[in-house]
Amino acid sequence: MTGIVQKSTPDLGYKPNCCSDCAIRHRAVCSYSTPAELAVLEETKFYQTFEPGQDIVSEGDNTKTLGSIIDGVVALQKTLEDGRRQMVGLLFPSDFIGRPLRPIAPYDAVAVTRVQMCLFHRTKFEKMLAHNGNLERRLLEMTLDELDAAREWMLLLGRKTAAEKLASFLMILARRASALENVSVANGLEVPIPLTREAIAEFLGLTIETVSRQFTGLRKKGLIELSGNRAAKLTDIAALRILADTDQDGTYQDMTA
Amino acid sequence: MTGIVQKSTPDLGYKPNCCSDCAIRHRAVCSYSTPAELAVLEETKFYQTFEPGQDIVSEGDNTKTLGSIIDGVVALQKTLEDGRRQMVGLLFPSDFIGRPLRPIAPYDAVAVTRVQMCLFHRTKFEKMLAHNGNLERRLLEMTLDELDAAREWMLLLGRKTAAEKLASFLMILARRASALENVSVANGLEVPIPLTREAIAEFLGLTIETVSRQFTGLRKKGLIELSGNRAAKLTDIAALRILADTDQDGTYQDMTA
DNA sequence: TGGCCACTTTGATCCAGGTCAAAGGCATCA
DNA sequence: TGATGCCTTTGACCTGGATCAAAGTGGCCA
Repeated sequence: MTGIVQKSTPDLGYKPNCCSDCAIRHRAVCSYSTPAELAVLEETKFYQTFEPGQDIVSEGDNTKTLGSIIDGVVALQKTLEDGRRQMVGLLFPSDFIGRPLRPIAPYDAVAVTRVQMCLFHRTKFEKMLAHNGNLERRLLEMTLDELDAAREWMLLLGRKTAAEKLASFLMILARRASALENVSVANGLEVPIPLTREAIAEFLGLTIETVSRQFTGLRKKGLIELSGNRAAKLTDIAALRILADTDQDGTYQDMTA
Repeated sequence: MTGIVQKSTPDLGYKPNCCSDCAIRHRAVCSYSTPAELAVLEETKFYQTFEPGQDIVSEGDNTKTLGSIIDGVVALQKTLEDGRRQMVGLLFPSDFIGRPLRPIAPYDAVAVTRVQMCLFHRTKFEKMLAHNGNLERRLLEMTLDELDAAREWMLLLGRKTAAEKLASFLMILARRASALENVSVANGLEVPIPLTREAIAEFLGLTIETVSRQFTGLRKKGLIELSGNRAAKLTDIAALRILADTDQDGTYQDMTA
């Protein structure tokens, strides 16, 4: 539908029923909720799976649901009249999709991989927000993180060169991958790339050809090794970090929050 | 200090003492607060004035205060090692500056005009947030608005041409100006431009020369008339709107929230 | 009133990244 | 195992906006 999706993805085989078993329990919007509050959420939540390429919401939609990503990757993107498109958010498990308090979606949300969502009906969720300080507090925290990430991204879009953009992108993935495996970002780190070249281009505000050229550029300079085009091994993290010029000292979130 | 400020600005001559008299009372973070809650805020708030060019916070600062803009314009900006700079937020009266729950500032906040702030000590404010659902709710709402604005801005930075960027910028100012005066955006609207060419360039991810050329371009095409370089009269709103391609139908906020 | 200084405009040239075109790679399926 | 189709890479060329340089413009102060 949008061309940014991967061809195929393995089945998740994951169907939590109970919030306390949930893989994203400790990071999602519900992570501050007490057992009593969880019980209320549990009653109203429902699961839905989206195939790669499927729209989760479309720009202009009057959205009736919102919720958390349990598994998979979701891209938020905005489109100009003539088709130029820019990705404005890249969301991973535990991230929240939807805009409480305003039903009209200002962007498309598209499943990049197969995606499983934990959803709520908008009206019910808004009611819960109003009565549940822990839910609201966590949502505020997550929104502030996303705003910081968006601003980091704006610096990239406005001022970085193509090579710097790609290096920044790889560092973001690296930080994410190392966090998941609980290892530090070090030379030799193998980083899975969950996006096609087209999606990367839409992420970075470039064309697909430029992205491709920059990949080979980094490879020829010895900063990375490519394993197929769904993964990269980072062989010179120090150089990548300098290129990316992420003043990323760990004090704040990476661009994908 | 940063070169984006105006040379001089008139004195405000505005010093509210009591929250109920405050010019931003109905839109700021405190706008949902009850009289009893206001009384608590009133006790802890204090005012501070910043001169044009003065840093309100600097990237990396361990900020001890946060608060609302009562009067003036503030730019948030991020800087790369080699000095390239991108504006990532443009804030007006009633907007909130500061990141609750994380003291390290991820960007500079610079007074563009003379600015009057209503400030709180961070620790006190965070305590109030935790006990005051109305304060928290309004802050969440404002943060969601800013996030939407940031994403609109990302589309501009990533995909629009220089002419489109400037047209978008003018439409933003136009919407703001017309809202203030409570008139509709119509041909002939006189729009004050509170930023220097350099600040506009940092806003749009361009250079100052390109901004200047685009201004004369729009003028020669008859879309605007320039009155000095602190104001523009929009003579062909329809054309500007098409150029800007803001799918701005009033359903959601403009880029500066 | 004139000189200074900061901001802005304009001109000439350059180059990073876009565009257009063609040729790999690689998975799927008959 | 060969055909199909999608994704990716590479090449040749072009152009929008950056860069470098110089000439306006206007406010402020002596």
